Amino acid sequence: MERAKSLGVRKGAWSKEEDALLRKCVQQFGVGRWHLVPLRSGLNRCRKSCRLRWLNYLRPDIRRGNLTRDEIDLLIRLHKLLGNRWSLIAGRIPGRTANDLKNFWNTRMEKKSREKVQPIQKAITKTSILRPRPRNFSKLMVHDHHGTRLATDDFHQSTSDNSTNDNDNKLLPSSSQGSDEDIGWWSNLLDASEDQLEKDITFADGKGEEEGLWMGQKNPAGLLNDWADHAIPANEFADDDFNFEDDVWERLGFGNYDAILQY
DNA sequence: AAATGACTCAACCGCGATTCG
DNA sequence: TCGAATCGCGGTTGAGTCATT
Repeated sequence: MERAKSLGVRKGAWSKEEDALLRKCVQQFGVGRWHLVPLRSGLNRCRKSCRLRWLNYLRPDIRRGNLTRDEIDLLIRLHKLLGNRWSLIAGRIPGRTANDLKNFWNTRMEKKSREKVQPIQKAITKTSILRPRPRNFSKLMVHDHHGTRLATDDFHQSTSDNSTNDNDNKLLPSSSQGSDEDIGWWSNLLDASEDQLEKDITFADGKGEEEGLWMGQKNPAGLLNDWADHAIPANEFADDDFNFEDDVWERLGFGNYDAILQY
């Protein structure tokens, strides 16, 4: 349907005049309601093309140029955690677009990965590819007014009984859709760093958990965003000596940095 | 200098999710 | 509740550029 509608609209590279029209339109009407943008701006472009051009190129907060080492470090870690969820990853790397990060990964990083894996001829089977996927929490997951998780206690009890303290278990989501096991996997992933975070994070207002950093939110994407916000304090970014390998990744308990790079 | 291959990145496409009437 | 419209995402493509022969 959208394809039919796009017949007759201009495609391909954007001209400076088109950029100017789009920029002016966004300045006047704001971001969003993309279906109205072609009409408002006078552009002979589909709304998808307009949106993409704005998000990936015209947005004023976009940073151009090569990724810094810190950005690459962060990208590797976020990709390990989130998989190919580029929009989520981009949300954690200021100024970089999902498209840029995706392009970077698909060219530089995939190439490096191939070069490292090739000599070993690592066999990758379908079942060995693990990709975390944020999903909605079940309605069974109930939080009280303090944000304390209630309905998943049974799960935690059973898993702690069988626990072998094996970190790998924390990194293995179930393949089934929407199961309690999956919910438990996300809970475990987040819980893994909770204790350390409570030590590391100083809330501006000193309220700690009551702010709902971990327990008060039901949306996994929101939890992950909060996690990334607080797990990597901005003041550490500003420190020239700050080093992910030594200072953050290991103490968050998400595995060995070198192993991740070698993967 | 020309041909060819490799690489980069902007843009397109299809589809699932969400919103709206 | 349902279907249409819209949004937003990830995978993919292809034009332009650079490096090599």
